[in-house]
Amino acid sequence: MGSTKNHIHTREQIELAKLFKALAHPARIAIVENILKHKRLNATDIKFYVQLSQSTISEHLRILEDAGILHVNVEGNKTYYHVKKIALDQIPYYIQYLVNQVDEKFQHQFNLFQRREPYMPKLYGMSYLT
Amino acid sequence: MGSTKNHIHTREQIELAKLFKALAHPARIAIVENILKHKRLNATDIKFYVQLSQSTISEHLRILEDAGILHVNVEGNKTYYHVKKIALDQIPYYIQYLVNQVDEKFQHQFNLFQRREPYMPKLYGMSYLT
DNA sequence: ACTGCTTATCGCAATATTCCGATATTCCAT
DNA sequence: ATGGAATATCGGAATATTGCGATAAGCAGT
Repeated sequence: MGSTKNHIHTREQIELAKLFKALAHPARIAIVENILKHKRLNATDIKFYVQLSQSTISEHLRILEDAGILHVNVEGNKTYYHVKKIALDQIPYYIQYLVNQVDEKFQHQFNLFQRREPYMPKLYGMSYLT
Repeated sequence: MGSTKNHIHTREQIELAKLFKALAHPARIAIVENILKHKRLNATDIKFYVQLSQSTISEHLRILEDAGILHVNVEGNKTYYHVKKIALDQIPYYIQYLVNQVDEKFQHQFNLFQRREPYMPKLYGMSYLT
């Protein structure tokens, strides 16, 4: 037995881990960076910036899309990707929530950014769960 | 050949991926949450909150420590862990840097939190590189 | 219809991760 | 010294990830 024991964790922990996991590979970091820099790219463009085979790029793109980080737009021949900023924004909110829950008294020390929502960060697109 | 091709990526991409990877497991999310909630915990305490075997907990703790997320304090019999907030803080800074580089004109839209340092986020503890 | 370009998917090999029990090891208390 | 409690590490099995080439499928232009 060597597979992750998901049943002992909360839905939020599992979803969050999935979000982090999508960014837990240098190639996918590079892909997100390049798409953001150019606003939108198709897979062939990405292949130019990130030197991996077409099938490997395709797989990384699928993982990023599954995690809700990329939005896909098919235009004829090509498939354009752009980054859903709302998905990336969840991460700072969660980190803040995490750090704040330690000690509410010293909360002001951790006000690195302002809240848009009251307290508990809702995870965007928590739909599927394996 | 199925191993990650690190040589095609930048040092920052690799380090960042490593940081995300450390948080890319629900058990490690749970461990960090519990340590933060209680300020400090030893491995036996964590075993109570996160129902995994002693050796598995120990391995997860090692990964979090390697990533620079946990600080270790041996006190006699027990090993206490606490969370280095500076390591977690890097993540919002990087996300902001990433999102901002898209379009400097619309930078104000993404000012979810204030900067402490000028621009490029320096990764804390970028020492080892596999 | 044919050709070329773009992307998805399959099959597979190499490697990495996750988890556990068993076995040290180290410290504290008796 | 002996025993117990806490933790690290080893060995191994199950599973997951990473990467590639080959193949398939769709669209655009000729």
